[in-house]
Amino acid sequence: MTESKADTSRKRILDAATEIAIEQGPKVLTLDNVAKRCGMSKGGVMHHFKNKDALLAGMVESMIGMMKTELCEVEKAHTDALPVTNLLRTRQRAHEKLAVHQAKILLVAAVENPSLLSPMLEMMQSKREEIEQHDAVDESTLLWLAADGLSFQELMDISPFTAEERIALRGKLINKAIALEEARNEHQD
Amino acid sequence: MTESKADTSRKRILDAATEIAIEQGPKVLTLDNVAKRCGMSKGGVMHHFKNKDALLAGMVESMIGMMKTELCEVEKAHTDALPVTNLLRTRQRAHEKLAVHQAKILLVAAVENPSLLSPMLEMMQSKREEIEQHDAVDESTLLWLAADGLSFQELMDISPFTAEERIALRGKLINKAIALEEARNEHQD
DNA sequence: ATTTAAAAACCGACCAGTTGGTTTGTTTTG
DNA sequence: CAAAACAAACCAACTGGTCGGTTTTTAAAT
Repeated sequence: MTESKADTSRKRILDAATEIAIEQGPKVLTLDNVAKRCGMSKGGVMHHFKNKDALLAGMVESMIGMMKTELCEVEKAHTDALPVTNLLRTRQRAHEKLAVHQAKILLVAAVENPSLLSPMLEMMQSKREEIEQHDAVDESTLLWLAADGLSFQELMDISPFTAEERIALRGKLINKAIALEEARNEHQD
Repeated sequence: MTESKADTSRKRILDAATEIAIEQGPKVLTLDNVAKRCGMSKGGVMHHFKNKDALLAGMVESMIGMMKTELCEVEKAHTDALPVTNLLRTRQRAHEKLAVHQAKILLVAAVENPSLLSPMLEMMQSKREEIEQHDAVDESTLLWLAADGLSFQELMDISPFTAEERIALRGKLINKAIALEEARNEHQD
């Protein structure tokens, strides 16, 4: 009862659009195709999103929401980890190729209208501040950038590493981050 | 005399297309706009490139050519550096924002037809092999990924760092790479 | 050097298909 | 019944690509 019909329809549309974005890319992400995919007419879609930009904005927002949720869960399990460690852990979850999916949504949004990414920019900035309030700023930044580099290569399909190797690489990044934490603890003792 | 008319026209078209790709993105990169930009008709453009994919392929090829040229120059100046060091140096050149320009071309190609990036994939793979034939493979890989992460953030306009900070960060990456070389030399002595 | 003919370079109108978006009308729901 | 939720036909703008024709280069023949 807490969920109105409008809400479920909105979600259906967003899910369909996100699936298309991930599986088929920006060229296929048209209003007609979104409508088709969620068993609706274009008119129906446009009733919930006044134009394509609004739809894209919704996709970006929902993706960021998922990222934050995921991050909260990880932080609950690792309360005194460095920010970068938990960020990296977020991207390691294998059950969903989260990192690349995120990047693909950023891609379609950037193609359509770069200003749609401003919420993502804000998130990046606050992440940076969080990282800079802790130890090992330079090393954390390096690991963060490397994780993004991995996603970038994967997004563009130009990665010289196999899927398994990329998972292993992400693991190495996490280990490096954990090593930073241990170094900090030793220093404090 | 060494340059035929066909060659200069081809180059004019490629330059115009590349400028549009960099400055205005995939949505504006249409055959008509390319023709307009280089003072030609669409028919003229299509005489040199049988379709849009061929044009994009030409852009990717020419970009890779520039990368290789740039890399050769750097390697001439730093003959016994680690591969990753020279790769990073390539991206630091301030006179042109080379790294992001490259990424933008990858972007438009990926949007149009992902398979156009296969030459880039080959380059990445050979780069990997080159790196793995030297010392400090893990650290080199980390630096490489970080450099790509920097480009990615800049490409998407979601970087939490200012342009100056990014330049400084690239400098730090280079310094880290040089440190790897010094560590290797000490080890050899 | 002049003529000439063919090949290369280029133009611009045209086409069919697609796009985001509008409008008008119908069903569903509270 | 009224408002929200949808459907479907429609539209103007634009897209990549085609095609017949025109200009310009090139190079061989005179």
